[in-house]
Amino acid sequence: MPELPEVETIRRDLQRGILNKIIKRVHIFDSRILRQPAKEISQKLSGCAIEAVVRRGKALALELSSGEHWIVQVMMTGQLILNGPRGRHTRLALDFTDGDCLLYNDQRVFGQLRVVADFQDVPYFRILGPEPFDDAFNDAYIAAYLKKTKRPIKNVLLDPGFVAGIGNIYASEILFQCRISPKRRGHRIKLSEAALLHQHTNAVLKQAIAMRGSSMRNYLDGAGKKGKFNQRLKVYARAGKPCAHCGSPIERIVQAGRSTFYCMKCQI
DNA sequence: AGGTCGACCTGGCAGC
DNA sequence: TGCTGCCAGGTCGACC
Repeated sequence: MPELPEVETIRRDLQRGILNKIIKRVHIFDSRILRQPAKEISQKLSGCAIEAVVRRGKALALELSSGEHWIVQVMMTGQLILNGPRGRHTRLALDFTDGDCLLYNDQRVFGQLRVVADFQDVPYFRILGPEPFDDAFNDAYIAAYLKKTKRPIKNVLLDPGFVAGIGNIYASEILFQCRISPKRRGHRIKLSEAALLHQHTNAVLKQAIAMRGSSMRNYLDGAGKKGKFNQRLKVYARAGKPCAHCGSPIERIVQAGRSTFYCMKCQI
């Protein structure tokens, strides 16, 4: 999916674009993305106004005037686009009373949509760790968490229970900025390095949000446009290309079934 | 109990 | 051209 910076960009676009609009009609083209019966979702959305758009980790919650939350997890290939052209990957569309239309597109159909009264009804929220920009995500928390695990640090960064919102792209980028090898085990991370992880997690994510995210293949923002942070990526998807720091080739390895990119010389 | 591995899907691309 | 295999930003349940 889009990771935190991409989802945050979509959130900001929607917050500007659909606030206070009233849902007139719901069109469901593919119910595989729904975690509730189509009829129930339609009924719960129809007639509601969108009162706020909030983000938690990589999930969006659209606050409805009924008091319920429309939870959208876009996963790898989901897109929420206002007034875009309908395509063969459009799985759902909302007509607003003012004539605007919100599309949910999803090539791989991994996305999950549901309307809930309580955030705890969403499995993802039940296990979710602190937001990277929250006070709860601090040097002491990071150090204490890492101390009790032997998993490679890359896998820990990807774990939503440790911190919300970091995915495969930013995990590699953050570790490069910290000069820490993705293979280093959690309990081998020093206190000073926990502080570095904290600092660079915030810095990398903030910069990516400022550039409206990274578009590798499928990600588009709420207006259907690509993000610009790809140009700033130092290691992700750069196997064989020179390290920006020392010039030696960037390596690609596989950890927990996912690609990791890093510089063997700079990251120890 | 901590940690890893498929499954869930579609489509683009490289190689033959 | 057309086939095969690999790869892709996430999450979750099954299994070791």
